Amino acid sequence: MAVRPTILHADLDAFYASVEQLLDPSLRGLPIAVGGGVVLAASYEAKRFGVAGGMSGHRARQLCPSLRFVGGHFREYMRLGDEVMTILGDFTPFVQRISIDEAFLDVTGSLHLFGPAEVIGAEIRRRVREEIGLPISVGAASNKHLAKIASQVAKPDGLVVVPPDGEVDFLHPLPVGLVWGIGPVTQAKLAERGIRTIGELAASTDGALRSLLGAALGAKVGGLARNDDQRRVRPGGRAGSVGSQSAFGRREVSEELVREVVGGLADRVAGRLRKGGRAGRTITVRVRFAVPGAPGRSITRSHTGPDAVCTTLTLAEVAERLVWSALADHPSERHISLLAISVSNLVDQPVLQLELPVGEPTAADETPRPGSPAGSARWAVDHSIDAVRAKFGKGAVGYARVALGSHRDVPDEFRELVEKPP
DNA sequence: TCTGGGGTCCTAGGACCC
DNA sequence: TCTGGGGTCCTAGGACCC
Repeated sequence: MAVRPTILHADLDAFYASVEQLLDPSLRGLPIAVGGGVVLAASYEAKRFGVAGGMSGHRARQLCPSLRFVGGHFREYMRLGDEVMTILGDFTPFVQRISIDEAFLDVTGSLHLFGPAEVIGAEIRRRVREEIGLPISVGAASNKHLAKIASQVAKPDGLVVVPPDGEVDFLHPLPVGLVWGIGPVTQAKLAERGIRTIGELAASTDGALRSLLGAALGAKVGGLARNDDQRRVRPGGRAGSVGSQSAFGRREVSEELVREVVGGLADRVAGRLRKGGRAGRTITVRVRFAVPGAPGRSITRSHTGPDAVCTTLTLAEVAERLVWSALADHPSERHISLLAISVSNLVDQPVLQLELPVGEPTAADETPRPGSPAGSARWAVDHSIDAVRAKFGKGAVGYARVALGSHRDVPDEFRELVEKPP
């Protein structure tokens, strides 16, 4: 029989808020929130008032009148998150970072060096606290699901090790919402069936339940119940898509609006693609309709082409076309509140490959292919702009069609706050 | 009062190929 | 030939996570 794995999930507590309190000691012990219009993160002092991430700033102030809002030091979040990951790497090479502030570790092979999971978990927490100054919670179990649940139970600032012979006892009384993938919608549906705990879910033989959860989630819950989750900790891994969105309140659809917003989004997305040496074949746009007093319905349109795209103009052209086709399908909708662009089906696109004009112009498609002379020209323009921006800043230069300034209400640091490993 | 932005994964239907 | 089944790719929508 194979060795039973030992998996840790390490998760920084109230990360952004904790960093703010670390940087500014006068904030320690106070209810604070990072963000403004929306709470990105709340300190534990604020959470005690009911303030939660994702909440509107207005609502948060109602719950906690003494709440202090602080600006986000996003570079610091990145830096400190990286430093924590470095510490984790001291315990095993098998570290899978899943966001800026959390990671899985497979320490199965490290036990003989550092001791059992309790000891490794405690040592991680001690080092992160002493060397960086941040609280971190750790869960340990024989698989990723269970370790993640354990770290949630351990919060705030705790350590929970699920013993191999105590997994079912640990799991069954917990609320179903702790299962990764069961959110508010599914939770409400389960509650209608009288299912509130993981134990109740595992015991349920309701056939309709499986279809409610979907095959994948059903299998996951089944695996959780039998405790035979097979997912491995896999280090590395790059994002599978790159996207950007812009919410601008209720606006009437116009050519100017679409051109400006799509242009800005395409500029940002294409720039990030090029920076990462990547390009993508599938371009997806999302349009959210604005309905006063109700959550706006959103629709998507996508296009997959033969070639991977990373030039600003090509991305903007395709995206604009998709937005108009989405709008054409809903002629009664005259107001929108959000536009988004995403590029997926990504491939690595070394710069050299694009610099060489190898293809011939395509007659069938108006959009130049990347390797064609026209495509190369577009890439050369982008490359120049990237270079100028790298030297003089993002506002230094841009396409005439891209409205600089009109969508700068949110700082670039905020935009670039990607909750993914770099 | 549906609040921001960047992501992942799943499902279902249709096209197409063998 | 319309008949079966399987696989892959694409598209659209939705739930979820941080």
